[in-house]
Amino acid sequence: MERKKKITIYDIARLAGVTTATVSRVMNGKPGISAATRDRVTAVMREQRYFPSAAASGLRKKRTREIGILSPFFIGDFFLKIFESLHRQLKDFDLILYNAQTPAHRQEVIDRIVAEEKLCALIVASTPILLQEEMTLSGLRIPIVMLEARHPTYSSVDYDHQIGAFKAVSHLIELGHRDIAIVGGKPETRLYSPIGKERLKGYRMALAMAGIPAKDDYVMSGDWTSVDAREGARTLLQSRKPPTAIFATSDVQAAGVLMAAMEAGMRVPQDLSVVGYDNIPFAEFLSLTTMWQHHDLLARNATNLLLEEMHTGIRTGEHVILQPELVTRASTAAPRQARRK
Amino acid sequence: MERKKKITIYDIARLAGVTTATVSRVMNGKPGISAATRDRVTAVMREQRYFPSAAASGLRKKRTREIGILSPFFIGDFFLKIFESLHRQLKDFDLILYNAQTPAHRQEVIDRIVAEEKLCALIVASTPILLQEEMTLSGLRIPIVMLEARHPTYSSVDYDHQIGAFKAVSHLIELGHRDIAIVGGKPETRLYSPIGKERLKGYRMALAMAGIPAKDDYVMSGDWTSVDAREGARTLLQSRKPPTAIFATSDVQAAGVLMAAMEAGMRVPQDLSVVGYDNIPFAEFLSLTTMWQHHDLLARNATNLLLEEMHTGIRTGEHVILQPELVTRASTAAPRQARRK
DNA sequence: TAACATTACGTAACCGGTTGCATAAGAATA
DNA sequence: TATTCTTATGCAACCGGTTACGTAATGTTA
Repeated sequence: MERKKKITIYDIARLAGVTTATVSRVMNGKPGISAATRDRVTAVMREQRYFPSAAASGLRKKRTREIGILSPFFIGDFFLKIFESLHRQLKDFDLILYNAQTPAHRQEVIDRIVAEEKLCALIVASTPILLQEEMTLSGLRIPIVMLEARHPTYSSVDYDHQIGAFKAVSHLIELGHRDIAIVGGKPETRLYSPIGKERLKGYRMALAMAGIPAKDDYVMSGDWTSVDAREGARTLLQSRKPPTAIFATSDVQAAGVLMAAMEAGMRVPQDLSVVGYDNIPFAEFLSLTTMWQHHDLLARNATNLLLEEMHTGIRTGEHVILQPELVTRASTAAPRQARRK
Repeated sequence: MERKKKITIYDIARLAGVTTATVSRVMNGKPGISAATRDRVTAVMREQRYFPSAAASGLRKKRTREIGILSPFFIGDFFLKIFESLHRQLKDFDLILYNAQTPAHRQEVIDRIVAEEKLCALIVASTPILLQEEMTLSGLRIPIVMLEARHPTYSSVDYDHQIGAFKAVSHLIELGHRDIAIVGGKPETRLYSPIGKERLKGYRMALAMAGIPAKDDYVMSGDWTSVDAREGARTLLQSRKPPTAIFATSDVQAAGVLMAAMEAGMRVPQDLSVVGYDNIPFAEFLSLTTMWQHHDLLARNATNLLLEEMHTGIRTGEHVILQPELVTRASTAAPRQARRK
């Protein structure tokens, strides 16, 4: 199995009857090249299956074609969509993953990213950037876009969790529910993100706008797990005045609520309406009404912001807030008493 | 905010009173350097916070510190575990993602990987390598490890799906079931992998070993979705002689089976036992007995194989086959007639 | 002590593109 | 037709490490 010799720009130049300078200009779309030469060179490149050495061009241009993605996790639909979208729109770039689950680890990773100077752009997903880290990053003059997070100076794309929760709870109110509880999550158990707080705010806002007095007994808070949610829902359903509807701040928690309802012999949606959040694949299986966050849209927005900043070289600091949409399934219906009227 | 000028090997050499050759030797741990010089150089490097240019050294050495991961998807527990493990054990390397969902796309990506010569190792996950692609890859002299797939010449780590299915079905047989059906998946709908076929083999093997005649009516096959599985299970449960237990070739399908059981008014596990496969997070929620594949172990094995090949430079072609384990939950029990005895 | 081996480090070519400057050919203008 | 301006391309230095080869200094052996 013979080893093919690496094809270099010299080979292309020779075969096309030009110098390497011309080949380079063709590759980089520089002006001052005749159409004939351009075609000839591109033909030879394609024919020889030539790919320029990233190391060589990076060395000279002091600019690579690698985009970093810093995130505390790489899992689930969110990441997949982001990755696919980036991949589709940034075909010429390689994506390097940086993982940091703790703040200390994050600082370390950022230090390294800055020192190596190998990235031409950075995407920070689902994690905040602290002032200290911003100072470090400012040494690097590359575009930075944040996903599922916000930052005063960097561009970002995020969801509106408050409005999302507002929509979810308003849906229940429109169906006629007035005794609506929330099974929420403590921020500590979801990477210290403000998501839980925002969704709780949306819940309160919806009640307030409908003139429904908030009841503290109706606010449960635990881990973002189905086990904790089940526990919370059990407490709610066994109370003296059980709610007719429960808003869970995630589908995983909603699953726990459904379990608790089953346990308590309550049918969904006849005896209890349940709304989730996230629209995970299993939500469809559970026939769960839930909030859908358009990850594709987020990814597209993010890549657009990134491309723009990479082109212009100017940090726009633009913030895009996306609105979640309600997906109505069979877990919500009008409450008994409303139907009786 | 002033931009610090990039510190190069020349600066370090000057400050340490040596030439760049010596600095380079120190960095690469080459022999023939006195302890005094070595200490002086390392001190200067640390003091100046010097990080060598990856582009320059990569260009000269034709060898980078980047490991590629080629996979048709980046989602779920499997990928997360792989990534975490790699990240932990290969701290000095950057991980670059390559995505290829179709064979044509895969060929294109491989072409590029080979031509760019930027990787020092490649991990191929959940997708086969065809002969044509192997030819291309052979131009690249780097370690290659396959995950969730097998290959004659490259090292690999894979699960034993046949034994896994065998264990799952044997569990049902041990409980006393004899009328055991399978809700399987067509290979076309799971990236053409042989997983479905292997699991079906394991099902047949378990029946054969127990002396239970196989019934064609008990073999359902559809997409790897809960919708199709539900359809299949419905057919099984409405048949003249419905099974007392169903083995689903994935947890997603098992969820569909559970739905069908609920629909048919059958209780699980009293009227029907169900076993899944994969142990996805929702399996616990569903109290589903299922097969657990130890992704952590797979990841550790893979990184070890990779590190070994990177150290020795020899392609070992070692194949590690991991055995799935049964996780017993509340979806399986002895059948009615067996309990009556 | 001369001859040879070893150690420690310098010299300079090299990796493969990129780009400022030079230049030749053709077009436009005088 | 002579001169100036474009346009298309060549020339060669350069990016920042790496390494084969050369050499001076020191150690070893006959």
